[in-house]
Amino acid sequence: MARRAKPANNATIIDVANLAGVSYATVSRVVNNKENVAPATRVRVLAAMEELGYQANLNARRLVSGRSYAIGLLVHNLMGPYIGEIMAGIDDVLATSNYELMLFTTHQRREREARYIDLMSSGMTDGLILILPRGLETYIRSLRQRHFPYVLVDHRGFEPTDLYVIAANWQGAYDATQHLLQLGHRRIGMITGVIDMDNARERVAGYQAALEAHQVHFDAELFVEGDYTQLSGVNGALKLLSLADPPTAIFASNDVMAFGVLEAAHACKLRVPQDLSLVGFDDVPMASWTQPRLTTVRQPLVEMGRLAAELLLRTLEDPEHQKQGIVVPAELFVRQSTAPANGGRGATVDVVNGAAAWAEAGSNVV
Amino acid sequence: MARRAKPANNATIIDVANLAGVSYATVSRVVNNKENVAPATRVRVLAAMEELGYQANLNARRLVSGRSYAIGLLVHNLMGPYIGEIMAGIDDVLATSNYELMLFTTHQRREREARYIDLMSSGMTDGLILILPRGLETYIRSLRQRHFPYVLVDHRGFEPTDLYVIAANWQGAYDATQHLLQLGHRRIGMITGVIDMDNARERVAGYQAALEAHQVHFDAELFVEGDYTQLSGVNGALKLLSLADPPTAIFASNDVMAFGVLEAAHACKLRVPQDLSLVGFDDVPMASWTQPRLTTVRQPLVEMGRLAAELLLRTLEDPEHQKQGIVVPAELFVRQSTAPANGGRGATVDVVNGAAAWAEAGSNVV
DNA sequence: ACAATTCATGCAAACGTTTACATGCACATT
DNA sequence: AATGTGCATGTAAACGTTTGCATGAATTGT
Repeated sequence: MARRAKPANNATIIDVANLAGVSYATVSRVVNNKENVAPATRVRVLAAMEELGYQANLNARRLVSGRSYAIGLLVHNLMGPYIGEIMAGIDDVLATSNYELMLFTTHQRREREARYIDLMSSGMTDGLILILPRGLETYIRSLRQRHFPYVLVDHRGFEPTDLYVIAANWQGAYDATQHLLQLGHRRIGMITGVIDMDNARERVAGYQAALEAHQVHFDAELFVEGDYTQLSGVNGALKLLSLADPPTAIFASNDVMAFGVLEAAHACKLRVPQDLSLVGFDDVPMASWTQPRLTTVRQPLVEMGRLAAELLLRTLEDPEHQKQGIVVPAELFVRQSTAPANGGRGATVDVVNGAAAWAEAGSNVV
Repeated sequence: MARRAKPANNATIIDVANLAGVSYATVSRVVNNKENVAPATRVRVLAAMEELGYQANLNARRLVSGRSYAIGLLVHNLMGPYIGEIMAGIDDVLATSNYELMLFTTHQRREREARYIDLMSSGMTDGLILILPRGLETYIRSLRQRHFPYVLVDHRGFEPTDLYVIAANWQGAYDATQHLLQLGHRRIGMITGVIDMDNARERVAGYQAALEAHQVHFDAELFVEGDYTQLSGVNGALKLLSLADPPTAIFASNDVMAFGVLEAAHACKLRVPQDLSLVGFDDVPMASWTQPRLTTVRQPLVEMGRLAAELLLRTLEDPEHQKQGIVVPAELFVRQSTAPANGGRGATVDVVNGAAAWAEAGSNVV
C-alpha cells in the first residue's frame, strides 16, 4: 500500500551532510544560522544545500520544536468588507514575521467548535486571533483553560486578563449622535448591531449618552435591532420611516446597514441628506463611493488587525508581556449624508409605496 | 535554555497506552478507527483518551504521513470583495473535508515568491489555489517542476495540463456589449482590467466581437485601461467623458470600477442611466446596493471558489483524476444602470467642472 | 612547554506518531 | 489430536529535524 506520494523534492539534511562531508548536526547549525561553524564548512554546506535544492522539512521541525509557526484567525464567516480589512492588517504584520496565517470559520456546523479547539491545541497554530466567532465564550473558556494564547478583536473578553483590540465604540457613537444633534435633529433613529456583541452595545450606549447630554428624550420607538446586513438596514429603515412621527436622521451601527437605509430612503422617495440624515459606522472603502458619500465613524480596521497580530506575536515571544487590551480611537468623518434638520419635511413619507417599489426593484436580485 | 513552552495539554499516545494497559500501537489503531481491535479493548482505550483529554499531535502525524492536511490560497492581496467571495466558496468545501486553509499574500515584497514556494513544498500545504498572484508565471513554473498540485482561478494557465476555474469572460462581455448595442448605443466606452490577466483580455475580446457582430466600428479612443480599482474607474470615466464625441454607454471590466464610473458621472452631472448607460462585471453584493442598481455580468465567485477547492481536493486524492479546466457561465443581470440611447444627450458634459467637483468632494476621503 | 580555555564538530537521544512485521492465542478443519 | 487460519496485540523502525553532551584540535596564558 503506497504511502501517500510526497513532493518529489526529497533531499534531507542527511543527504546534504553526506554531500558536504560533515555530520547532519553541522548542517542543522548552518541551516539555523547558529554560530560556531567554521566559515569554510559553512560555505561547503551551503553549496551542498544549493546543489540538492534542500529545504528543511517543516513538519519535522515543528515536531521537535513544539511550535507550528502559524497563527490562526477564527471568524464567523468571510462575507463582507469588515473581515477582509482586518485580515489585511493581520497579514501585513505576519508578512514581516516568520509566522503564517491559517483561516478558520465557524459558520458551518456548531460541532466544529470542539474540533477547532482540538486542532489548535494539538499543534496546528501557536496562537489565535478571534474576530467575533459564534460561540465566542465557549472558545475563550477552552483556550484559557489550556493556556493557549489568543487575542480578541472587537470584543473585550470576559476576564481582565483577556487580550483584545477594540475601537472606541462608545465615543464614536457619541460623536456621531452629537453631530446629528448639533445639526438640529431631535428624532434620531438607531439601527443597532447584533446586541449580544460588545461593540453593538457600546455604540448603543454612546448614542443614548449623547441624547441624554443634550436632554433629548430617548424614544424606544426609534430603536430597532439589526444584524449588520444590508437587508436588516433596509428593513430597519422601513420600520423607522413608517412611524407616525418618523425620525429626521438615522444612525446605523455599521456602514453596510447604512447602505440599506440609503436604499430604503430612495425607495420612499426621500432625499439623503435633505429629507433624511444618515450616519454609518466603520468607514469601509465603499462608504465614500456611494451617492451621497456616507458620513460615518471610522473604525481603523486594518490598523486593528495589525495591532491584534502584533499583540499576539509579542505574547508568543513573552507570555507575560502585556496583559491588557488596546482601544483605538474611532473618528467621525463628516461627508455628504448629513445636513441640518429642515424643520418640516420636504416630502411626505410614503413607506407603503416605498416598500412595494423596493420589493419590486429587488426582485431581480437573486 | 527552556524549550519553548508547549500547550499544557501534554498527554501522548504512550500515556494513554499506559493508562489503558495496552501498547501504543493499539491506541493508534483506536485513534485511527482501524479494524481488528477487540471491542472491549477499544472502549478501554477510548475511556483512557477521554480521561487524559488526549489529542493526537498533529505535527508528528504530519511528519510520518508526509501530508499536512492543509491547502494554501495564494493571492495578491486581500482588499476588495472579489477575493472574499471566492474564499468563502473555498472555505465551504474545506469545511466538509479534513483540510484546513492557509492564506498567503504576495503583495509585500517580491522576494517572498521563493520563500512561499519553499514553504509549500516543504510540507506546509498539500496543494495550492492561486488567484492571480503577482508573478503567477514564476509560481506555476516552480510548482509544475516540483509536481506540486495546484489549481488556478481566473486564469487558464500556460500548459494544457494546468487545472483552472474561470468564468466565461468572453461570453459575458459579449452579452453585456450586445445588451448596450440593442439599446441603441453605438459609442460604447470600455474600461478594461489589468491587461496582462487572462480574464481582462477575454472581456476585451468579447466586447470587440460584439461590436463587430453589429458592424460597429471599434474606436480605440473609447478604450482605456484600468486596474480594477475604484479610482481607475473614476479616471477612466473622466477620460472617456471628456472626448469630443463621448460615449453614451460604458462597460467596466469589474463592478468596483463601475462604481467609480458612477461617481464620475455624478460629478459631471450626468444621470445614469438617462444620460449614460453603465454595465459592470462580477456582480459583487454591492452591485445591487447602489443607486441605480448596477446592470452587471454575474461571475459566480463563490461557486468558482467551491469548484477550485473541489478540483484540488480531487487531484490530491487521485493525481490523475482530471486534467482540464472548468469554465463557468457568466450571466448578464439587467438592472437599472442601462437604458435606451436617447439620441441627443439631455445634459452637455462638463468634465472639467465635474472633475474639479469630484476632487473637492473627495478631499476628505483619506 | 604545559595547562587551561575556546571552538568546531560529531554522536545520539528526543519529539509523537504510523505501520510492517512478528507473536501468540483461539477456534475451525481434517 | 494435529494442523491451519484468522484475529488481537505487541515490537520496533521510520519520518526529518533540533540540541545537549562529548571529543579532540587549536589557541591562549603563564
